[in-house]
Amino acid sequence: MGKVRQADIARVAGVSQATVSVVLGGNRTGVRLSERTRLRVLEAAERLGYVPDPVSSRLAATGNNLLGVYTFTPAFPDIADVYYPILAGVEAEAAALGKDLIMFTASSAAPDRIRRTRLADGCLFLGRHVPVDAIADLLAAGFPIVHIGRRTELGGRIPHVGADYVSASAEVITRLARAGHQRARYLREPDDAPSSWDRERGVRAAAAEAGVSLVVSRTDGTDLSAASIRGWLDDGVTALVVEETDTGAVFDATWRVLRAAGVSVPGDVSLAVLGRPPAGVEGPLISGFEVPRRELGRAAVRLLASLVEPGTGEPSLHRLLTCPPVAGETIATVG
Amino acid sequence: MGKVRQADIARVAGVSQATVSVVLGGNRTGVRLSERTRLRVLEAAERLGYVPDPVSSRLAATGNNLLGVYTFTPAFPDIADVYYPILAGVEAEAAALGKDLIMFTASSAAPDRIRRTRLADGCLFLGRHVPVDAIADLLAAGFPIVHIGRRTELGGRIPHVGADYVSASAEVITRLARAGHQRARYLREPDDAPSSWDRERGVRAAAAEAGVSLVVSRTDGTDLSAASIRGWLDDGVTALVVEETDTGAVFDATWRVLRAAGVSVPGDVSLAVLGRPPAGVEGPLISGFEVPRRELGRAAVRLLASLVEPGTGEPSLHRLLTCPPVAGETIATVG
DNA sequence: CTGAAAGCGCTTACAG
DNA sequence: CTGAAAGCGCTTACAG
Repeated sequence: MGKVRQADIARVAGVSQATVSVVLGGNRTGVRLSERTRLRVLEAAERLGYVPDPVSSRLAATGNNLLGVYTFTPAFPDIADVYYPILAGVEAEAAALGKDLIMFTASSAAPDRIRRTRLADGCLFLGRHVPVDAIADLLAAGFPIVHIGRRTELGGRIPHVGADYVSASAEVITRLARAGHQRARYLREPDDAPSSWDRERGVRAAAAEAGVSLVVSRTDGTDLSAASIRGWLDDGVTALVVEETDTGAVFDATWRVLRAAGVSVPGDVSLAVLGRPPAGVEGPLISGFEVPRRELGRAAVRLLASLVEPGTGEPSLHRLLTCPPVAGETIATVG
Repeated sequence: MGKVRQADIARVAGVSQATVSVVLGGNRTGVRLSERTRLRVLEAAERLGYVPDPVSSRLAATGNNLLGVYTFTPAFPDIADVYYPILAGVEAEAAALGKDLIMFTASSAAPDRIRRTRLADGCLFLGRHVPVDAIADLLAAGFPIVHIGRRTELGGRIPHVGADYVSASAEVITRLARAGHQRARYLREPDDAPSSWDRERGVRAAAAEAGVSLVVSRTDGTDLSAASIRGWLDDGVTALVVEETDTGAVFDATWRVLRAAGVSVPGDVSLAVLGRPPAGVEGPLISGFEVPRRELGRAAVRLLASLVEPGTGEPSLHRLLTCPPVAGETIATVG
């Protein structure tokens, strides 16, 4: 059972290898072929048990129908809640487009290994922070890339599909204001990522607009204590708003401290999370908004595909998806 | 900005393309090279951001450091509980070995698209059922493959890393027997997959050995009713054993019917699941066993890697991992 | 209507 | 020590 090549078929059918290629390729170029030749080739191929070599066809054709996925943080291990739905969307859309996926593994995170992404026709990037220099190189080389999540680096030149955290966060504050809240505390992650800034921007703007007095504190959760929360409440704070991020650490800490301190939600204080509360939290459904992660994945693949195969017009290089509000049960009416 | 080829490096470094290939390939043929040339080539490659084309190197017959992952069922969408940990293990081990992953998407499931797996150096297969003919072709062509999950097809010639369901299932029955159970009902999925047969085999063997009277029924869950369960109990059945599969449908149905019928577990009947009960079930921790899915993924990658790069001796082509028992709270002592 | 040629980017003999 | 050539199996212009 040696490998059967087009050349073998050609010999048997008494035609050239190129003709075999044309026949087996379904004659996409519309070459004129005699039916007799066609059948002879087909029959020989069948008889010899021909199987096209995908590697060769790929080399000869252009593009490889491969889309890369590069995660700065290991894709699977821990932060499943956040990445899983995105990857599910990526896979679904890639499948729909007939593309396969190359997942660049965590070890490829070495600075120079990012270049390996070029082995695909284009690449999706994903993570809270982005290796700016490497991305700049790729961009400069005209390599199609799309970041999942809004990026402001490089003067906003990084194509991306993100969530509209500004509007969604603003809406949460507006909701609180409508429920009568006048003083709120916003807890955000200490590090700087566009997704954090966007939320803060939305929160501040809406607070100003609605006349809500709002203090922002940066925390990784570890410094939260029953005392600090009690202090806020004594100051007249009636609502806590917490950023949701990859690890969910800040929300988890907040929730734990509230429980431990015996502060009832939303009895003693209202609570909202800017995003979706981590799964596995027992208790009321936390008010906030939904991040359309699956759709984020799908949209990113579509954008990347259109970048890879420029066809119908120029796609918008920056897209923000709406985050639907989640009413939840943790915003009480006050006043 | 286009792709950087060896020819480009050659031009810059002032050598031939072939020399570039030799240098970048680590000079595996032991050609004599001047250090100066070597450095010039390396430096030019670095400067131009060269990335080898996996398709070409593949055609020219060397590896590309890519391992394929082919799932018969869409990998991400629904049955997350089952596939996610496996994929996490696959990714972790691939990363450790410095390999990237090609995920062949669901759409590649078209009969001929499975051949596309040959783009990678080798491929992992995953799913309840396997496209036997395509696998046979791959095997015959000497293409390295490893199936995650035991496979009996093709005379057992498919290399695999699976879970030892036979022993683990037998152990559950033995546990029930020790707790005094004499009559049990085993509910298994209607379709035939090695993982189902293995469980049934273990169950039957252990039941015979321990003198437990056991009836096996095939069900997809939809035909379970309070009446049927009551009937079994009236017949003297004191334990229900349920197969765990991808969807968890049978277990879910069983649990629902038990609840609806007001049958208390383990008060009225003991319950065990051959595998891990689906997450999200409220109530007692179900007795059963753990499937080491993450380790399954890791071990499969290791085996595949050793097949791709035959080096230190012949690896065992079939490996079964032990499934640790989960005591749980749903097996009561009777009699 | 069909064949011969060039080329995809690489590796590996084989000449110098 | 290094370059030129052949070839992996295919597709796609381009000649007849």
